[in-house]
Amino acid sequence: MEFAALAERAERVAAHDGDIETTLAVADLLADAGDGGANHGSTDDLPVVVRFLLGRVFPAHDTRTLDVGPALCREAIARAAGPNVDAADVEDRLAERGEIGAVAAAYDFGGQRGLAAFGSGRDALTVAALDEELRNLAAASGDGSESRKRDALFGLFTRCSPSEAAFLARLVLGEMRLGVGEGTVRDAIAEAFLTSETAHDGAESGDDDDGPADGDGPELTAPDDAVAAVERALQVTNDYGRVAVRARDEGIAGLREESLRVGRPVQAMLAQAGTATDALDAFGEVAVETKFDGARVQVHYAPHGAEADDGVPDGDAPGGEGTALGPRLYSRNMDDVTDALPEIVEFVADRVDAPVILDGEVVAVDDDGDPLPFQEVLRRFRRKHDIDRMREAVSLRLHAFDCLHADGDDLLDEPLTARHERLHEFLPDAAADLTVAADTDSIAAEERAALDAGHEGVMLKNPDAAYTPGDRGRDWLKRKPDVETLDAVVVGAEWGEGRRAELFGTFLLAVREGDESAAQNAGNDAADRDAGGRDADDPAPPGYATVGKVATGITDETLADLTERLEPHVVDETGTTVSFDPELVVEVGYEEIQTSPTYSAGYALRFPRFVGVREDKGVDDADSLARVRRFAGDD
DNA sequence: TCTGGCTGCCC
DNA sequence: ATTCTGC
DNA sequence: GCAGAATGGGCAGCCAGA
Repeated sequence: MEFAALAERAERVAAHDGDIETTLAVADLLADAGDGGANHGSTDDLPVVVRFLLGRVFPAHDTRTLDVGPALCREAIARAAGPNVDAADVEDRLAERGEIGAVAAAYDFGGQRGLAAFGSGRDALTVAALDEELRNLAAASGDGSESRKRDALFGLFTRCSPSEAAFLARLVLGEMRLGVGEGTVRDAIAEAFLTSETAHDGAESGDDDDGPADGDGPELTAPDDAVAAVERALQVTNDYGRVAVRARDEGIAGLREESLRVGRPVQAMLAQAGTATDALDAFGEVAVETKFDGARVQVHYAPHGAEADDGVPDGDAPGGEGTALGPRLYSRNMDDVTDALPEIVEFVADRVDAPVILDGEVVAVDDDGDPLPFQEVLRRFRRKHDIDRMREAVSLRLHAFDCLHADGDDLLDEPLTARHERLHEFLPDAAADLTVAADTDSIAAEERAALDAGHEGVMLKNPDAAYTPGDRGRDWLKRKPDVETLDAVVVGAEWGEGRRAELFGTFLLAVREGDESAAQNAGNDAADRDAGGRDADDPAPPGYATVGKVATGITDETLADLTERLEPHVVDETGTTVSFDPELVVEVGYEEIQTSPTYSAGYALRFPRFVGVREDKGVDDADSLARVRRFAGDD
């Protein structure tokens, strides 16, 4: 498949509104991409197209990364755009247009305009060639690798038509902005390959109660069990490309051969926010657990070799007897984090004596076993160097709360209470307490106990619910204390992207500093010597200390209003960043105040969200650094 | 050899 | 992570 | 209610350049 064709079809997909139309357009595209390989006898483009649509070059479980971010991308675009363009020009345009793809498309790269779009350009890119180039790029490391990446990306942009350039820029940054996410692709795979017309396996249970056909619009025709088969295969493989191919080539039956395997991480089950009342109303009885402030881990362990997956033939393993596998630990996004957490590995290996897949949370604890701030976990979690030294400095502990596989039994479809019993059977030392409660008072008591012990809150789970990987459903609710609030002064902003292209997307916040103590902010030659008038190190005006930014919690309407109100107060503008004279006070909600190496206050808000403008407050009434310090518990 | 910028990935 | 928005 | 988009702070790893 020509890359130009993919880029143009993607544009058309993005133009659709309506889930069904979008899904159908994606399904068409997948069907065509799947054809290409057969017809042209070339490589199979389907898995690549699927991943590209989701803004990925590698599947989620793959450890490889491009290591190309906005900065490198801007430089490559600037070089491809010619000698008169530099990265700063690109950034200025980004501030205007608000989206890197549009910026890339607006430049004229090497006079390829139009040619490649019709596939007649001599060195027109194919999807397969682009994929390979990007894989090569990802493999670069060591001295000079950064400039080799820049060169490679520059070369690619040089060969791009406008729509290709837009696609490429978004792809390397992983932000396709097509309105196509995992759910859409899942439905589209079923629609493309598993409808009654397209399905390969005739043995399909024909539930065609699906076609009422009373609407006048287009409809999806894939049967529910086809969508379910795609979904389950995705949950256990985490590879959209592989699942698409399997759906096309082997149909529903092929998808159903994909199942749990010890050593292959599963998507984590996620939770929504909710209250005790929500939980009681929905579940009747509620399973209450502590919500730990740590990092999610999935433990895979096959001490003597895993059993063959129950009855399902494993295509590529001959004997059925799996090989032994030492404990492996995976993060929520299925990164392998085993090496960073040796004490967890030892802990599991010492106690478990059967193949298992466990779900849990790793937390940092002090000498008394009390929980430490999340930042301490971060110092350990993905570390590669000085692991032994840091092991001395920060102790980690595993709290396991679920069991997906135990000694040959897949437990995904078992109720939570049954899974928890198996968990307890295999790892009693680390199994998190699970209390069943039937009224708000006992839930409140659990919550108080968890908070008093220094934890984040409680999880409220449906005791009868299955484990649904990747699902952020209503069977697991998380309950945290109500947000605290700070009245901060807006001292800066950044122009937004995408749908916020014309608006400020982020606001820089500060508190009053001075009077009491100005230990932090020493001399700062306001003028510095930079003719451009840039701020020096600290973007806060005299008398203020920055404490973070807010960007969420703002409706589009309020955002437009804020932009209008603040724009006249801009005193400095650099790229996408502006600063203001202190003028406006906003109320900002947050979860916690944490120490910060980034902001001049020395503190920052965790999970900041906009609550409202304090019309009643002038800047002199805004909260002070002393108050922040008090709230942080650092008196 | 140190530091700063960038990137990816935890929440 | 949180939040808003369109379907 | 869901999926998608647009955004937050902080840490380690890695590379480039002083």
